[in-house]
Amino acid sequence: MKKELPKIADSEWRVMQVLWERGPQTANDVVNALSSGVKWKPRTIKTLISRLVKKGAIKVTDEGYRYRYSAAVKESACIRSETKSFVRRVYKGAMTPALAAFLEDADLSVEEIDELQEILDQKKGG
Amino acid sequence: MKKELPKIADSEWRVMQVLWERGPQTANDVVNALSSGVKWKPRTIKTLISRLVKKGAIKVTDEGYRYRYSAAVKESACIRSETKSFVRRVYKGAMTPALAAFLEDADLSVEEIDELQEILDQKKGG
DNA sequence: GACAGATGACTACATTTGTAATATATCATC
DNA sequence: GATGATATATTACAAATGTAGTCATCTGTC
Repeated sequence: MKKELPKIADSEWRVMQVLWERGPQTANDVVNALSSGVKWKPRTIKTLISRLVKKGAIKVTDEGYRYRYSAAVKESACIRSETKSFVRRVYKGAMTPALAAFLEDADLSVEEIDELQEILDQKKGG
Repeated sequence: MKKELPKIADSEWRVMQVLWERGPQTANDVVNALSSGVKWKPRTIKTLISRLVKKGAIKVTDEGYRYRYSAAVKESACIRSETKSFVRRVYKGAMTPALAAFLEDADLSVEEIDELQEILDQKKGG
């Protein structure tokens, strides 16, 4: 019984990330959280919030004279879904070539490489 | 002096992939190449081609009574650009966490893991 | 309890995308 | 050179997206 994930557009991701990182927030909190990163008018951010509410990605709690917003979908699920759609589009769904290309193209430090190899080792072990 | 890559939409990727894989094609060739994979009307595919031409992603050669279309942008560049935008959106630009999540989430065979480790080894070596 | 300021609701509007249909130009054939 | 088949060009149209503005309402303050 898995829920259908609403499709989250580019700009909307920014808003969701605020909620995932900081938990329930008022509209104004979100605006403040984003103010340093984007050049949107507060109105624009309110609009994005409304759309996400309508899509079911955000749920609202009535606090009397205003709302508090919180994520209604899990970050990990959204990431997985976006990733799958990205791999489908760009690599025709072929995960391993996608990974290989990612790895080859990435600019990684030795530490980062070790970390990734660790992950691979564990996958092999398990 | 790097060229600006046009933004290639989801459906348009399918068309570009045909041209990247098969080289210059007539509109009809593209339609045929896609016929097994998608349920679009030929008209729809022609529209996608036109849009890609207008965007500068495809160039046309006049063959007298029809055109032959070929990719005007390199596949590798488009993949890189899409990847970067994906990582920016979903992982806020943090490549290593993106890779780690990819790897952890992927369902890989031992052979595939070996292949990826090979790549990592070489990166470390180089 | 009238008013300024905060908040949310509704409305706006151009662009892009998905998905095509109609109209026009051209070629190949009789 | 008229006709049917092809190919391209032009047009359509709704939904999603980016980016806001205006209107109505609630709230706390004097």
